[in-house]
Amino acid sequence: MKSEPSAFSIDDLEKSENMTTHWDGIRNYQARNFMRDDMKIGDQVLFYHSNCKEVGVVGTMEVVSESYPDHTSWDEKSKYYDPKSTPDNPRWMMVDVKLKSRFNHPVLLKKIKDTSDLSGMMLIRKGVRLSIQPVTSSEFNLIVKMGK
DNA sequence: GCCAACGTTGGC
DNA sequence: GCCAACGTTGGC
Repeated sequence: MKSEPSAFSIDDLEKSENMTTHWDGIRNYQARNFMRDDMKIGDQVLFYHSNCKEVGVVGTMEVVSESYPDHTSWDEKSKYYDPKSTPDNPRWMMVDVKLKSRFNHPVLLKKIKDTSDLSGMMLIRKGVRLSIQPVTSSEFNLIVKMGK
């Protein structure tokens, strides 16, 4: 799961109540579908910092809820407001995630690109800018190892 | 249903 | 801040 640290960083997550947050603001159908259809309680997640000085994976999280409607979508004051989404007919979904670990050092995008065992990751496929992407368990485990 | 125009993402 | 590569919108 990607986030711009200027908007929400792993520091922010650590400071959140119970080190848990609801992952709101996803406004891309494919990303939403991954949360809605594929993410299950207990799933392990990589936390990725995008669009910043040190781009890369900075820690891990765990999914702690099923998906449910993203209420910011019908909050007119939210920057994620979408007039086409209503409580009766929600268009956007989110899950809750809890911080599990912080890496000693970020696994930088550059390093990921240089690691042949990670060459299949969607993250580095040309043109892919999905903020939520599936990761295989071997990719997950290797990145965790690289972050230690 | 096409596609131009526009808005967004995200690495650099 | 630039800009390529996307996704979405909306007129027709």
